[in-house]
Amino acid sequence: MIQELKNNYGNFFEDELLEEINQVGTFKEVPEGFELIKPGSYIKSMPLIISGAIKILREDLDGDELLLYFLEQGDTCAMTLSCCLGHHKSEIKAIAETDAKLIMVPVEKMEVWTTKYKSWRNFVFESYHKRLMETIETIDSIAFLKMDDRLLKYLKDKSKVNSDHIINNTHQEIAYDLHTSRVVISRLLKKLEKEGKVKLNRNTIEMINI
Amino acid sequence: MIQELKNNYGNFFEDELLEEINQVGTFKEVPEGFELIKPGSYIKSMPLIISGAIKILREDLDGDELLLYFLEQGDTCAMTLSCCLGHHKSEIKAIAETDAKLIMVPVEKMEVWTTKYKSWRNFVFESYHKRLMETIETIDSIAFLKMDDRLLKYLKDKSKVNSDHIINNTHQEIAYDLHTSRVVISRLLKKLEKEGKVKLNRNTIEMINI
DNA sequence: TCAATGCAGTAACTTTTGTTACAGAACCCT
DNA sequence: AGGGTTCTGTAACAAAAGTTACTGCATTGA
Repeated sequence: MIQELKNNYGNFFEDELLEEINQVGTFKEVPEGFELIKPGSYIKSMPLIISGAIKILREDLDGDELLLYFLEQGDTCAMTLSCCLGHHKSEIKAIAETDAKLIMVPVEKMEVWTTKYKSWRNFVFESYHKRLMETIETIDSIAFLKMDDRLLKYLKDKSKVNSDHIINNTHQEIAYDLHTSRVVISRLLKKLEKEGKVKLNRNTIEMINI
Repeated sequence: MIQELKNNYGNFFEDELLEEINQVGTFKEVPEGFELIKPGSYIKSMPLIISGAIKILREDLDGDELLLYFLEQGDTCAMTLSCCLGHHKSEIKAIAETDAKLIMVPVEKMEVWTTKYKSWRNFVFESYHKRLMETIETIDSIAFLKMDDRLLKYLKDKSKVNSDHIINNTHQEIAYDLHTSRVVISRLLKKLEKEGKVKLNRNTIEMINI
């Protein structure tokens, strides 16, 4: 594990901290679709992402969902930080977008490291900042964009985190993430296809010269 | 100033830290409507709110606005934290919602205190958490509520931060905060009035048994 | 006092988004 | 191969939100 740690977090954390993470952290490999965090649950460990991508969703009382953002290599979940440090319940849902490798760090260590390591503090602050920015970017999309542009942005983001210009999803799955209906997505995708921006096939959407 | 500090932050910060804040901080009193932060500007000090309320807005490229949340006594601006610690530009706009009293703390101290005082670290983490939660609550409103419920929620929040069941705003001003048009707000307010939830007059909206 | 301005009410219309319903194509399984 | 299932396309309609245009009332200030 130490090698993967060094590769991904080596120029961020001191050797001593890397060593500590190696001691107390547990390596975890999850398949695409794995539910890492359920809303309402308490969280006892914090994930450092080594590879793959995690999608973070908000869920309302009726079970309606909305994608907040994706986490990638080098990221951690700010919500987990909040929850751990503040001992709150999770307010979000986390699903592996792709197969992913993580290192799970137990809660207790986090506060100790915050005191002990400057690099850890900076990492935590930087994470908060990034997540706050992404959340605000999500607000921008919902508030200022129409559904067609939101969809296009979604497809681009998705294509990026998967490093693949072909997106393997049904229209229904996309509709869930954007909190709209399948018919709306089909309609808008068809429009994008007519504009030459995507090519549609069953279960796949091919991005053209994005 | 030390007295106001103790009253508002006394059971949060140690005496030593309160003393330091007293040394380096500057007291600031601003009138309603005062623009504290412009989007795109660099920020050199961080506000601790003593009294009054501040509204935090997102502004897009076309100058369209959207209210993110209100800050009150005991709060600080997470965006400022981010900006100061990460040396980024401001991504938001801050306007005094009411007359307000603040203590401005210079950026340089923040990082030092983060190392030196546990209570400061906790304050900063707690602020991030609260702001992230409020931002997500805003997403809930925009994504899951229709405009009539968003409006009602807005009026309730506004009534709360102003400690007044009478809201002194024009329909146009409300429309800006919710990023919609004046006509839409007038229409929905009229509906709320017919439902007996508000009473309308020129420049004022009276909340009824909220 | 009266003209100018700002604010609110409302009608008529458009656009966008959401809903319901159904049909045909692709896929899966035995 | 054939029956069931899932996915997509599309039409027709409904609801929500945005736009334009005009009205009259309140307030301001010359």
